[in-house]
Amino acid sequence: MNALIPIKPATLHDVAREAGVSLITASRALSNPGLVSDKTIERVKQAVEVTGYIPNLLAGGLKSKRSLLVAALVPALSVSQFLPTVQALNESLAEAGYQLILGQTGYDSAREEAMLNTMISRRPDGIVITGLVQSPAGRERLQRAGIPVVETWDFSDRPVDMLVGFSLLKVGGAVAGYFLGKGWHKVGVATGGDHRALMRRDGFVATIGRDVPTAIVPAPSSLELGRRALSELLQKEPALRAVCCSSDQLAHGVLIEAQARGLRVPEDLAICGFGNADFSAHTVPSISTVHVDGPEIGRLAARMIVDRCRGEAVAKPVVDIGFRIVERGSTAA
Amino acid sequence: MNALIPIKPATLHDVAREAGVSLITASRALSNPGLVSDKTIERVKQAVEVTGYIPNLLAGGLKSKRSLLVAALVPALSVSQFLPTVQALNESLAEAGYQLILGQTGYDSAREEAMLNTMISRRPDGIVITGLVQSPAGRERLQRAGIPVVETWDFSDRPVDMLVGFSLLKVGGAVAGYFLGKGWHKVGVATGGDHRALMRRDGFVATIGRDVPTAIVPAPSSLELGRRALSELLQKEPALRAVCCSSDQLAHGVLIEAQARGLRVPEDLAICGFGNADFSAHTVPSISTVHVDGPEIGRLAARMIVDRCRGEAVAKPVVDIGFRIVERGSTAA
DNA sequence: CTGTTAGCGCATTCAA
DNA sequence: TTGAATGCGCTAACAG
Repeated sequence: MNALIPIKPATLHDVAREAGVSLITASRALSNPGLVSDKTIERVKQAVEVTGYIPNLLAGGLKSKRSLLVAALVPALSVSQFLPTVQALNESLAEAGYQLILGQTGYDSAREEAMLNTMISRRPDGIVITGLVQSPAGRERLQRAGIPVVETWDFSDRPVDMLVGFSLLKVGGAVAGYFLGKGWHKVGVATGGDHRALMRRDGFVATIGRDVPTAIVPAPSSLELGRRALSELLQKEPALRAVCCSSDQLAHGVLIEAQARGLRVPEDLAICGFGNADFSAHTVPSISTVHVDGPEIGRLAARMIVDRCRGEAVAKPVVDIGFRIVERGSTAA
Repeated sequence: MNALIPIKPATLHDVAREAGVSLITASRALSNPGLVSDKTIERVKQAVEVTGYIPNLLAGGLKSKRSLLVAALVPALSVSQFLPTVQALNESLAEAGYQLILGQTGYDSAREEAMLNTMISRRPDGIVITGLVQSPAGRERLQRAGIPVVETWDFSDRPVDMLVGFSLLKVGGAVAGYFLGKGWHKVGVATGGDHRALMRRDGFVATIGRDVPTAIVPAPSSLELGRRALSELLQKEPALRAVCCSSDQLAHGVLIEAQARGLRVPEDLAICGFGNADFSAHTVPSISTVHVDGPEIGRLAARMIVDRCRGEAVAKPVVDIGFRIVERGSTAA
């Protein structure tokens, strides 16, 4: 019963014959109904039912130069921070009739470049990238391909094309300023080793004004690595007063490790995460964090690409979506 | 500087002219080098560099009937349980030269059907579905499309085509048996409302042998909903001894709510999750759970599709990948 | 409103 | 080992 039935799929040609109209009329009835009489549309629709026709977008895209495909490049799907963005992107695009094609670039720029080529070979109508395009070669190839590009989750005055993001340096600086405002000086950083996390660390260190104890953990960051990171930091600085983490997963691990060591949070040790994960408001104590509107990034990126594809001007091709510190129990001294 | 440079992308035709060979020789040099002399290959490769040629897979796929595209349908990307599967699927497929195209079906079967059509219109070389195809119409359309299909994360003796999964009923039954073996009789269930979670609940209830207090939470499940679910269960059954949760996120919420209420885990209340999330081994106490090898599901599904596309027979088209209960602190009485 | 013509860019025939 | 012709399924551009 599992044998694949090798019925040749119906083509638009079959539909047209069944409906007694020409090929192009059938085409229009389906994709441009305004140009066709209601009666004809009805007949074509019936013919579609009868034949079981499903359009072939490869063929349509080849001719029309619109693949209705958008490529999303993420470092790794396991980085849950980007998931809400990808999800919102997917939904917004689906509403406009586009599909999302997914590529994992890893954290290595050679692979990113290869992935760019792979994606361009699908002739997508848009490309959404997490972070900035690293390699100059990649930048040039994208520009020459003439495909709308949206860089996200970072900021640059000179994007390849369009951008929705925020300044990583400012995020780090803001958390540092918040810590200093609380009078915490013995501070540390628990961070992933990827480029964007390290940029936030740089922003943090710059505002603190001197080097700080840092524990760098490999991607993907996790609760477990957060526990280890705190152990490492406490060795470097036993009197540690506050920790800035590059994700809420890490922050959660730091919280649990602190509690396991009998440290009170936030009285003995304050903790701030990044990303405002769904669990962060509901731990005990709840985790202070930096909130970024991930879904909005996805929605805006989708809008930009769809507008561009429709030939409309994109109102704001570079958007700083900002961020905000969410103060919760883990720093509410 | 952001203007899109409207250079017409180089085609294989341009490459062939640049290399001084015919179109088809250029084509073979790139996709079937065995048939072409080394010297020619070299010249074609140089021509590719010079022209900046990037293949057009829409055109190639149209002619060759191989799109090198695989569609993955998930209920929602936010359901983190499936993420490792999608990630492994993506990686395995990428190694074989395939790209993944993502579709969210939601939890509604009308949308699933629409999404199936959308995906089929891309003429993917394979379709991987989370769960079983619900609608008979969808089943039929898939069979007629002649596209290899892998259903996952569930079990059936009569899959549409191929399957990698496990029995949801058995999972529920196994957890119930484990609870009974511990002598816990005042048990409850905290579960998501989706089909697969409810199947596990059914398996649990069947083995317990009588109805049990149940809190059903909307998708996606989260720590927060876990906290609420325990509150609800304790109202229904103040003497609750153990809770079976449909995800580790829920279990984590139940754990935190229990601790916030001064209940000792596992002495007063035992908790079991599902999915073996990355954090579950590292909470205090750690969370007992049901482990399913999600990445392996993705790898096997990829293998099945790739084998099928190569015309090789798929050794085992229906795989029960099983599961195992991981006993940790939250039930280690 | 409907139809005819002419390709999109490439790979699968064939033949040399 | 190379090439010429042909068409995959569809739609843009122009006619009627």
